[in-house]
Amino acid sequence: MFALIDCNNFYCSCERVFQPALEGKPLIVLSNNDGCVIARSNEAKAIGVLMGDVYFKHKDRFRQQGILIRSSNYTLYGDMSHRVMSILSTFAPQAEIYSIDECFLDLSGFAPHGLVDYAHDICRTVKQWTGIPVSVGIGQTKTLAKLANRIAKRNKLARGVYCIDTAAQLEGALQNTAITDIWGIGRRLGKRLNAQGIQTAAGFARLQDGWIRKNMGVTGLRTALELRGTICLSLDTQQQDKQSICVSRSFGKSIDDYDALHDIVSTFATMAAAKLRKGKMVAGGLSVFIRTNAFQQNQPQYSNAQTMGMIPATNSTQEIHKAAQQILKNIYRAGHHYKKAGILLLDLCRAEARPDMLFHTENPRNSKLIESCDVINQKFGVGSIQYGQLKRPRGWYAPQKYRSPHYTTSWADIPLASAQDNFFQPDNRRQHTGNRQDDRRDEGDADTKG
DNA sequence: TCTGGGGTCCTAGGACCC
DNA sequence: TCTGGGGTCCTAGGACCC
Repeated sequence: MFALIDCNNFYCSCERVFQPALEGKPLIVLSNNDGCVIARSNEAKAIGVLMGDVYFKHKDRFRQQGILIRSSNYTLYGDMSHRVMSILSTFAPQAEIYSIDECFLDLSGFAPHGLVDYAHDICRTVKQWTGIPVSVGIGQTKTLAKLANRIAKRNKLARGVYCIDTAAQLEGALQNTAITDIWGIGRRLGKRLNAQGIQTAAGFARLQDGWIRKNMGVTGLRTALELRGTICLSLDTQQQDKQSICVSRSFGKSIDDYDALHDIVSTFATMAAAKLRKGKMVAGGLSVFIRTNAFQQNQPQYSNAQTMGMIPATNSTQEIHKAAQQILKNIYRAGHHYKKAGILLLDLCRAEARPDMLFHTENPRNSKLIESCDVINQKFGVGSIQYGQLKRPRGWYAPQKYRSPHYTTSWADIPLASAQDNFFQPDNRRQHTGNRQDDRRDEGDADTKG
């Protein structure tokens, strides 16, 4: 059996841990630039806030409905995720961290009749030790565990835990799950299946293998088999090395001139290179893209990208920076209002596995220099030391107006507890300072894949 | 005025190899 | 005159996930 543990409304729950006053109230968390809704508390879901709702369009309604707002604080969420995952991994010999808020456990070998109690124990422990509420779904395959987790969340009687155990439970679960609520079947395939008259997971699981293979590929067939109880997806316990690294942002306002874009792409290159070195990797290629605002259809649209190989593979900020600027020069066209840019590092491999070059010797002073910069930035904050040619771009990044403090990762933000308090009080000495150094820390970590 | 960011896997088709 | 079989690599696009 597999268990899937999923943190309930994770980003909202992280905010609530340190501000208990948010408990029981409708709360939403917004994406970068305070653009869209990316997390909702149950109360917010109940009054009709949808995932992806555009904030500026619904602002007034949200205010009227008394919905509380937070900007996303990935530094906090990443750290809380780490805490939750390390607790979960003590509950089974094998665990797979699937995303920032989800974890699969391998429960094979556990006594079947004790699984539900065990799952309740998991919920209690995580809640007590971190403050984060979680739900547990249990099934014979990962896909069924996912499905069980949905039931655990929705069904009040389940109290956060559901185990698909008997044939009758399986049939019931499949009957009551809409086709697009199956893990691995998205909007497109769902629509196509609906057109075939298939509405539920039960209907999908009964389809002929040949038809599924032909119309949905091997991934579709795997999903069907998993729903029938055949394991096709095993637990992925090793964190796989990344294949690519991406840093991209939409701008708070559009940008026309080359110099501003130059500085932004430089910043992205620096951030991407730092991520690369953090993972002890090198990149064999990189790609830069720029695009105008696709929502402004009355404006001329332009979008372009270009890829460049890097030989030998590198993780040097200088070299990545230089290549990125070359590409930007190639793809930039004057006269457009740019709204988004990004850099992708490709063909990654572990630094120690980098192929040697016959006619290339690394200058050891370079790597020492980069290493020293990384140490300084780690100690004093990102951007404390940087290349002289790298101007800090200003004004392109819309402020996150409602961001909570970095409660768990910044000394200045650690909550104070006093004898009079019943619970943690957030330290209000430093809310949003507008301090560039502090704000900057946020720009680095937008990883949602943990 | 304002509309997120970061990933993975699979497939088909072209180009090429022996 | 006609003409086999087996393979790799690359890329773009589509689909999915959180």
